[in-house]
Amino acid sequence: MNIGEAAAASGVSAKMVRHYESIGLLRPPTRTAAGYRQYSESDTRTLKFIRQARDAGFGLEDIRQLVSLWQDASRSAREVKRLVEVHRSDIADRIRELQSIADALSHLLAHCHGDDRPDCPILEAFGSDTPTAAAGGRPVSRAVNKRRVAR
Amino acid sequence: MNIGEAAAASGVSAKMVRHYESIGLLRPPTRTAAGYRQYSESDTRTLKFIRQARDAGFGLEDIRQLVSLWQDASRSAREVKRLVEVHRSDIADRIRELQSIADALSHLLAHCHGDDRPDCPILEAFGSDTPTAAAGGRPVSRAVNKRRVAR
DNA sequence: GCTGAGCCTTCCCACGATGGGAAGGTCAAG
DNA sequence: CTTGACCTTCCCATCGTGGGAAGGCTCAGC
Repeated sequence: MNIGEAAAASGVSAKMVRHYESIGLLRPPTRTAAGYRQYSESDTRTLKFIRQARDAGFGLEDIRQLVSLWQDASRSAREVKRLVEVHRSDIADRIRELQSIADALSHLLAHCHGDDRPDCPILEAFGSDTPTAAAGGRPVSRAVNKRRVAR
Repeated sequence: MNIGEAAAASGVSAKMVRHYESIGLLRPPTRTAAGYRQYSESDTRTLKFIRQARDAGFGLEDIRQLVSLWQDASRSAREVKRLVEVHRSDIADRIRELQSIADALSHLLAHCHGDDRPDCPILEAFGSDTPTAAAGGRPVSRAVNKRRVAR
């Protein structure tokens, strides 16, 4: 199966399939005489796995470990659980951070009349010396990837 | 005041101060004969404003608009409110997305014994065909910046 | 056979926000 | 005059993804 087909079957773009190969996340597949990559069912399973882990917000370094655990019959579930717990905790941190920003914005929005007049507590808050948004002061948070999509 | 002092006073790194200037977010300051940037109180106020908006998760493009509204005495609060509402809604989307991932992970974690044995529902889920984490299927979300910090 | 569409290849560039670091100039205190 | 702390510009890296150029391959239809 060519890369396009493998991409369609796994939900990972062909561009990313090549990228994953280039960073050693996916085994280099066999090639046809003309140099076309040929993927097996097993490869598409791995790609699906990667995609699911990406959708769960894991970074590629974590995924590298998850894939290797997944493929290791003698793994211990402890390892996996630890990785996932750390990630869940990162996400929880990120949620708290975003929530505190959202709360601050909601508060400001509630006090902004939003008509044609220029006075606006939001700009006043950003222009003042007292910290407005993010939880304590400096923002914290390990990764937990973004992702943007046309809408 | 030199860039280092302005940076310390505003909480924005000197590196970022130069960057903001290079992308037109901050007026180029006057320079000494030797080429050193000289900042005024007004500049540090702008930098503080930018920093607060960054802490509230705004992207630099939004901040460009916020700064220009802030400095425009004849602005209408409507404009500001609209920008902030869109941002709050983006954050809310992002929170929902992260929460649905966190919920899925929690569910999986609850079913993983996490001992030395290799069987693990987490890997099984990622290896299966049924979508595991992210809300509907494809991840959604406009920016809402990351931020990472040593810890 | 030949042509064209639609694949595929590699390579480079971009995003957004930030930091690291090199190579070199400047300034103030000793 | 030296030393160290500052400043300058310039390039590179991060992370995950996409865009696009320039060129090669394949297959279906004529």
